[in-house]
Order: sequence, then structure tokens, then C-alpha cells
Amino acid sequence: MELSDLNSAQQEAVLYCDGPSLVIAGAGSGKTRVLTYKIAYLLSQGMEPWNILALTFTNKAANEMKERIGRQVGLEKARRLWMGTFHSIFLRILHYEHEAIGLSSDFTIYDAADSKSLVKSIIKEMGLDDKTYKPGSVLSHISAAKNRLVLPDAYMRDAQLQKADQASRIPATGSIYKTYWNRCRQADALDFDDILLYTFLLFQHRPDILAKYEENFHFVLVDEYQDTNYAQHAIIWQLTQRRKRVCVVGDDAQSIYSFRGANIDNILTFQQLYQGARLFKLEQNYRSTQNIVEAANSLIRHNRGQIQKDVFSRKEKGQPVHLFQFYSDLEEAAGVAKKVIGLHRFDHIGWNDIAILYRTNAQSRTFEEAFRKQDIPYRIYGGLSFYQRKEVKDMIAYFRLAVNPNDEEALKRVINYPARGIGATTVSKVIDAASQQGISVWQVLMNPANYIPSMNRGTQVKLYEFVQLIEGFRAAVNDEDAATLGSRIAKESGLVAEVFRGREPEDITRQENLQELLDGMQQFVDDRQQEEGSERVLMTHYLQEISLISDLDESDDSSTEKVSLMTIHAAKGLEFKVVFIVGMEENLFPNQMSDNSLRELEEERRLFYVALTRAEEQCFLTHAQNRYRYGKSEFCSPSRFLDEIDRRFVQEDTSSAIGTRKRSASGFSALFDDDQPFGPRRSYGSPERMDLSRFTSIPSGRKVNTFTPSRVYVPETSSNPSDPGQYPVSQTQTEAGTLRIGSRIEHSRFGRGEVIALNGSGMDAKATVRFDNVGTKQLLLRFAKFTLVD
DNA sequence: ACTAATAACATTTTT
DNA sequence: TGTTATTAGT
Repeated sequence: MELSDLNSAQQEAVLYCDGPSLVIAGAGSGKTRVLTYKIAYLLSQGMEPWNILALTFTNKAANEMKERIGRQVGLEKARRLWMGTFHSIFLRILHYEHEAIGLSSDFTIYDAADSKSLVKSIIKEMGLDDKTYKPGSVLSHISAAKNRLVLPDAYMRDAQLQKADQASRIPATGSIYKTYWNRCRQADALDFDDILLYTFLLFQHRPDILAKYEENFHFVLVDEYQDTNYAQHAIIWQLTQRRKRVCVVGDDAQSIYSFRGANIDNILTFQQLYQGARLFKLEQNYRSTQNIVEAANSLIRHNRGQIQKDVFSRKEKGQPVHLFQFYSDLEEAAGVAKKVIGLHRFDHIGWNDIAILYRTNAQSRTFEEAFRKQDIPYRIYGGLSFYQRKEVKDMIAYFRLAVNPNDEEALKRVINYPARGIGATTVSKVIDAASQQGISVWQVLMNPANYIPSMNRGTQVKLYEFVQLIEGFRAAVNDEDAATLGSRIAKESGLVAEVFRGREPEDITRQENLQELLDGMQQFVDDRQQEEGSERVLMTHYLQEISLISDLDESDDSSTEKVSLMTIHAAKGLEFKVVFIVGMEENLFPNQMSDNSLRELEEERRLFYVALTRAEEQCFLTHAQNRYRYGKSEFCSPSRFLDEIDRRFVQEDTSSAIGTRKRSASGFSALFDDDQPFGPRRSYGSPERMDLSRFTSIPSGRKVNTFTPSRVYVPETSSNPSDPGQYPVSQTQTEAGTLRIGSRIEHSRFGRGEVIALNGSGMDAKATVRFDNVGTKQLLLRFAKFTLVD
């Protein structure tokens, strides 16, 4: 380990290990570096790796740190560290100590969707109106309570909470919470929040067990401390209260998860809780140019109540932050795409070094389409993760049942999938009986006639067969390894047969996903076996691993360079040479949902701060004057945040974009027009130049343009003088080309087929297509999603 | 009990 | 505009 790799502030933070310390690490100041060096330093001082606990928020951060430490001290040592996410480490502890807290050894984890579904059914069962009691919002109340370590009874006894719920006209929240709690217990299931809550309770009720862990963890490190919630904070306190050898690292200016319960006070009051805690500030930013750092500083100054710090850069001054205005969201995307091409082609910036950051996932679509049109390789982060896809969740539900048949949510998912004649009525009868008797659904299923006298013979037989099916899997759960059992379940449950029946493109994807899941299990088993030696890798181990994984996307293909598209939240912790922050408009960023309170506005501002500080060399801000929202075009004014950045660091490249050029050209085309019309030249927002030929009637056999852009402006015929004279019409085609009789196309839903007729004109142009698998269909070209084949 | 049609809905979301 | 959830229809 080379301490000389560190600046003096970093060194001090690494070397002080005798008591509690708080490291305030400005953006790009080498926070991860300090953590890894500190761990390496502790090891070099003779501390054993298993005496060190290092907690992160994401698997990604944990893995990255493991890898970096592995490089310094060797993989063998690194592997023995207690390093991982809060949830994974505590889940491990709960597995060891399950008995002490009255948990079954086979408990399973409810993911967010399971929790929501359970809350929803409870609301229904209680006969409450799900308009007043929105499952999502009730769940966030429950989650908030758990994160503050408030149990159901305490919730109902708490006068303040009761008053608040009364005022919000949701007085039953407490009793929903209680029922939810009981149902989870009956199901032997923990939700994400329970992992923290139960750990806290375990340590609180069993000082002997706490002492054991306290004894073991000689040093505790916590990353991203600004994002901890109260429960996490409390557990850290439990574990460190005696030795007080703890180092927390974070940046209050980058706290962007308070909506998930993160409490910024944890970091702000750390020094009061840990008397005499040393404070280290990492203020030198190694990531970004001076201009970017200064711009970000000037922005965040508008927040109050932060830990005073002075982040600076010694890199070159660099370019100012560029600001561009566009007429519409479509032009924004097209303009950004164009600029990206320019950066790549003329400035030789790699695709990997460019990121497009936006506030909401919905904004990704326009960029996706603009990039596809320009042949820019891109990768969208976020969206549905692998483990959230239906077929994968179904499969995992069977796995969960095999380990824990009481798992109500898993059971509900697959009791009639694939269809086996157990209808909704039967299922709700069974669930009602179970909750009436205070037993698990599975217990009812084992002896349905006993609990539901009215049940007819045929249904009983079907239920019996289902129970037998699951029992068959259960019998093997401690003998067969995860992969073997997994593929057996895939087959015997009928899931594979069900999914492999279809031949349509989406079916193929689903089949591939199932295959990937099974392959992944084999991989997991192989890896684990190598790591842990001879011990058998069981289904329960597999479930424990994947229950806390959100996106395994990393694996897909990092070989090819791609531009990254993601939300700002997803970008936290990452850095890129060039960053575009798009959609800088009021009501979008800051989001309109957060204009109720100063607190939320400040969080939005921190979010913008995070976005700005992702950039190493260049940063582009863009906003549009009109934007599609929920199908309608809306006027948008520039974000107030734009005015909050000191003018000295901004270059406004916008005046020429609007008005002067008939509001047709974008800011970028004014500046970067490289005379490269893309595709058939489409002049967005410039009706007078619109090529209308494709809207005229199409004699059969003649070529017809299938237009590329996602959306096209069509001139308004009976124009109203007060409006801009342009009406957006949606197009959803995916690829350009010409369509004629005999063309082969591939439709996103119907698969491949041949065009046998073309008719209609203008907006109504239709194609009749004989599909290979699904017969003949009429496609309205305006809407159809297809591509030309050959 | 399934599909088809329609209504409702729509931030961010490390685990 | 897109998705998703519920409802109606056979």
C-alpha cells in the first residue's frame, strides 16, 4: 500500500483508526479510494479481515470495493471481509440467528412487488376503498414506520401518527400495517425493510448476540452515510457503541434518497452522537474541470444547512457548462444525438465516455429513437431488471415455494400458472380461511376440506395435486443443488412447456430469459462450490443471493462501446468525460411532485448537483420549450436551477435557436451543422418544408415511405391564428425503409410476414400483411411497429 | 376461465 | 403516449 498515492486529507482519514470519524467527501474527491486504503491499512496493521465490517448501499459499490481491495491485499483476504450491502450482510446475520428472533430457518424475502400486492389484498379484504388507501402510498407509510423502528402496536398507540393519519383521512393505516405484519409472519417472509428492522430487534432483545458481533467487528466502515435511514443508523450505533471504532463516509450535498427514508440528519448529527468524533474533509475534486466544479458549487450554495466545505479542482479550467434551448423534446433529442456524433467523430470521444442523464425514465424514449436513427450505440440503464420479468419471477416463485411453502405471495403467483383449474374464487376462499384462522395459506391447502366445508370435490383434487407438486420439490430441497433442483422445477412445474409453446418474438425472449436464469444458477453453484469448498450449494443459498439483487445487467456486453442513458439517480457514483443533462425545465426538473416543500426542492437541487458532478470534461444542459407529456404537447419554461448556476461558468448557446431561425433549427444545428442530413431529411417543426408526398395516395406496387422518426410534425390544416400551427402526431415506427408489395417485414408482436397489399392514403395508409404464424392482418402504417427484413 | 376491451394511471427507487 | 389493471363478454 502506497500512502503517497493520497493527499494529506485522505491520508489523515485513512490513518486515524482509534475512534469514530466522519469523512465528508465532496464529489469526485476519492471517497472510495479512502475506504479501500483504510481497509488495506487496517489489514496491514494486523487486523484480521473478518474483524472488519464494511457496508455499502449497492451491490455494485460492494463489488467494486472488493475488487479494489483484492488487488491491494490479495483476493483471499478480501473475500474474508464482512463487506456488502446493509441488506445482504444483515440478511446473513438473520440467517445465522433466525431462531433467536423467532424466524423460521426457511424464511423468504418479499420484493417490492410482493409487498405491494400483499398490501393491496389486505386493503381489499378489509373492505377499504383503494382510492383512499392507495397500496403504494400505504406501503410507503409502513415502510417509513419500519425505517423509524416503529412496530405496528406502537404505530397504533402513537398519538401523533394517529392524528396525522386521521388528518390525511387514512385512519386505518395502522391496522393495515398490523395485518401486513401478521401476514408476513405467517408467510415466513421478510420484506426489505424487515431485514433492517429485525436485525435491530435481534440486537436489542439479545444483548448476548449483539455482544458476539460487537466483539467480532473491530472496525466498522460505512459508505454513502448520507443515505442511511434511521434503522441503519441505529444498528451501526448498536454495533459500535462500545468500541466506537467506526468510520462513516459521505457527502451531505449528494443525499438524494430521502424519499426512500434516508435521513440527512444522520450525517449532520454524527458528531453529536459520537462525542469526540474526528471530522475529515476531502475537498479536492480529482474528477472534473474547474469550471464544472465551480458551477456545481455555485448551484448547491442555494441550499441551506449543509456541512461547510470548499470543493475545488486543480485540473484545467476547461470549457464552461454549455446551455442549449430547443423548440421541442424531439429537437432536443435530435440535437443531442447530433452533438454526440460530433464529439465522437471530431473530438474522438469514445461512446463509453458519454452519458445522457435525465430526471425521469420516461424521457429515455425520445433519445432512444434519435440515437437509433443516427446509429449511435447506446445502452439504457434502469427499466425492468432481469429479475422483475414475469417469466423469471414466476420461476423464482416456484423456487421460493420449494424452500418456504408458506410464502403467500409466491403461492398466489403460481398456484394457477400454468393454468391448472384453480380459479380466483378458490384462491380467495383459501386466503380468507387462512387469515381467518391465523394460519398460512399453505396450511389451509394441506387440508382444505377441514377449513372450507363448502369446497367441492373437484377443486379439492386440483389443490391436492398442486400440493403434491410442491411437496415433490420440497423433498429435494436439502439434497439436490440449486441448479439441479432448479431445472427440475422448471420442467415439472410446467412452466417451461408453457413458455416454450409460443413462437412469437416475445415468446422467444421469454424463453431466452428462462434459459439465462437456469444458466445463471449453474454458474452460481459452480462459483460457490469453488469458493466454499465441498459444501452443497442449495436452493436456499441461491435465493438468499438473488433476493437482494436488482440488476445483473452488467454482464450483457461490456465489450462494445456504448453511450449511457440513465436517470440521475442511477448515475450516482459514476463519472463520464462528457455529460448531457437534459430536460432542464420547470415541473420536470425540479419535478412538479416536489414543489410542495423546501425540503423536496433542496433534494432536487442536490440531484442536479449530483448530475453536474458526474462530468469530467464537458457538461451540456438542455431544455425544450415544448414537451410531450402523456400524449399532449406542453409548454415548458426553463428550470429555475439554470439561473442558480453562476453565469461565469455557463455559456448560453441558445439565442440563435429560437425565433431567429423560424424556430425550426435547433441550437445545435446552428452551431454544429455538419451538413449531414440524417435519413430522409426531416425538418422537425418546420411545416413549410414538410415533405407531404408520403401522405398522398399509394397505388399498389409503388414505393411507400415508412418514416423513421418517432414523431413527426404535421401541419394543421384549418389553422388557428393563435396557435403555433403545428400539431404533433405520434409515430412509433422503429426503422426506416420502403414498403412495397412483397416486402418482408418483422412486426414486434406478430413476427414475420409478407406485405400483400397497400392501400389508404396519408395518415390512413395501411398495409395488409400475411404473417407466417398469425394469419393476415391490416396494419395502420402510422402506428405499426415493424422493421423491414432482408 | 379465458380473452378482449376499456379505464385509469403516470417521479426518482441503491435493497 | 404508453402501460397496467379491471371489467365485460363468450
